[in-house]
Amino acid sequence: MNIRDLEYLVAVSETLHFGQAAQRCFVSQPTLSGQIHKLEEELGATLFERTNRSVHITVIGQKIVGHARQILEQAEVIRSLGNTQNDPLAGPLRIGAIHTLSPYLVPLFMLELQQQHSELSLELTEATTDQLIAKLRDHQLDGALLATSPPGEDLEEIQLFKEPFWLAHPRDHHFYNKDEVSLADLKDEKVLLLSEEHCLSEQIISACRIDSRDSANPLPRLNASSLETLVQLVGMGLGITLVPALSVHGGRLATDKVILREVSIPQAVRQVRLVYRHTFPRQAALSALSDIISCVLPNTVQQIQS
Amino acid sequence: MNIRDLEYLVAVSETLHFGQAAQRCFVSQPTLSGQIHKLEEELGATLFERTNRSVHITVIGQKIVGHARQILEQAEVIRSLGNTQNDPLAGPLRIGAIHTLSPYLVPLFMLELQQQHSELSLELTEATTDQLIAKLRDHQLDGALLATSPPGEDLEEIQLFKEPFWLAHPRDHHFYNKDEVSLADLKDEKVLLLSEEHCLSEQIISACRIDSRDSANPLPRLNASSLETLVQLVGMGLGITLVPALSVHGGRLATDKVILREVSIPQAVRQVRLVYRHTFPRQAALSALSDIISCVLPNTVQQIQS
DNA sequence: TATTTTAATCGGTAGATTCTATTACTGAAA
DNA sequence: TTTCAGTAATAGAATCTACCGATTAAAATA
Repeated sequence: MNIRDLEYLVAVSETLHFGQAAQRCFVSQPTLSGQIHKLEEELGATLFERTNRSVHITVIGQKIVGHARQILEQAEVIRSLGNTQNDPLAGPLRIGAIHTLSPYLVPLFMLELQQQHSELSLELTEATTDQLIAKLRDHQLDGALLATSPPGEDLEEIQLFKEPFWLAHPRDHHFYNKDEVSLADLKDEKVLLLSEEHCLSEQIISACRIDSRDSANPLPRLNASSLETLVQLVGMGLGITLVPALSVHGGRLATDKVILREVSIPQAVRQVRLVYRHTFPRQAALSALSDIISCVLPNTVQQIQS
Repeated sequence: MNIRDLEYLVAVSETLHFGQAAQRCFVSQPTLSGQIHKLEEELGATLFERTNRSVHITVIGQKIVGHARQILEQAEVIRSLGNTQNDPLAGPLRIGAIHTLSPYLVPLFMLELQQQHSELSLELTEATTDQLIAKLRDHQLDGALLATSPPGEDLEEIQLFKEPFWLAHPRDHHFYNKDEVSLADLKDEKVLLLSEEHCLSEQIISACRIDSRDSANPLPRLNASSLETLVQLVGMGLGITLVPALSVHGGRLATDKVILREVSIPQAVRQVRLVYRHTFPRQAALSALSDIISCVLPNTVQQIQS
């Protein structure tokens, strides 16, 4: 039994004429005749009672036609699902982002994404890099906004932008009087960091080291899981810290007691990218997402030229 | 798109393993792999996201699987309709019978038929021979109980039995004193007949004629459409008549004023048969019907030896 | 009787399906 | 590190299927 055969069956049942049915199905009359015969033999039932001059459908044939119609209908649905909804820009897209990026980057592109691709429904997850990569591999996520290079050959990435770190120090700190702060100036400062599951911490550590043997003086880790908390601590005079540029842009970190400013440290920067499985079939959706992100970025970050 | 391909699709979606799915479908793994590929190409959509080690279904794949399941379900229904309900002894069977036969024959076999073939539901029609033949040819009927030979090559018949005509005369008629009534005795009698659309009339006419040139004395036609009425008229002394044996058997014609008796006229008999289109596919049902009729016949009619 | 109409049949071909054998790759074990 | 087992993809060959054109058979029509 074939879907095509069922089309023949339905066509004959409607025309009661093999020649016309064949025309409707764009095959020759002998083909259709033969296929109906084959179908009857396979089912072990006579579907049409026919002479050389007339065709009538049998009771059982009529019943089968009913089910055949349902099959043809479903097949049509499948084909249209394949042809139209095959649009990679339609349907749910599950994206994750690290904690130090999500609250500052997502609001920038969310509105624009909805407007440009209303069929695409973003499902957001916020977690650490390790968790996001695990979810990616487990197909719980389709893409992840990370600041570290994806491990393994199964993951690929789209480079999005370079995000410099900005300096956060108390208003009454002696940096207040310096026009520029360089790497050397940080040498004797107490730099506060997020807890260690945050990749931001490692990135700041490597950015602040002049050379790799400079690990004698470990920076103090905090259990603060958000930059907001960290900056509050800076405001209380517990030390200084570095925060990603986008977090400053939103204005959410601003307090009276803390100065947020650029620094003259070239390596104080992180690379933000969109990571995905190389087998993910809807990469067009990810491209669209990265395009929109590029468009909405403020100039406090460095665009990747494309 | 093929029903078989959809089976493959559903199997892979459930096992998430090409090898196991292939086993379940009784094909080799490369076959299944290739067909899934073909299906994906035809639909223009990736159904499974797979590496050498793992298989995951895509969002659109999941949707399509839902419709595919419905198709497989319907296909299964069609197959079972073909295999089980293909039983010719199941389903509606549309049978017609002439007026002078239906009320006396049908009650004899109806109960037995229901008991032996409970799946067979008889739909009865009562009409004249011409009407029944027209309905047969128009596929409004599957079989007809007639007393005349079917015209044309498209119709075939199963001989059922020979039904003698019985004599009906008034109780105070001079036949009452005769032990036997023969053809010659009818010569001067007034024989009442049903209206001309009833084949019984012609049969009685030809039975009562000694030779074909005896048409000078036409028998009186009545508009009575039932034997009951006719016999009432006999009871009123308007004449005599001949009625088929089965109509006597039921006792429905019996009145005080009328004698119903056999006659010694060999040709006063009609052949009853079941007529059907030679293309009708459920002839087994008709055979079953004729078998049952044979079993329930009273000995007032002459069985066809089978 | 000749013509037209219609479904069935026949022989041949292109394409689809399936198989076996093999490859390429991965993760685990030695 | 090498080896082994497991998995999906690929290649090539054999077989099966769907299809067509030409023809046939039978019936209706002129």
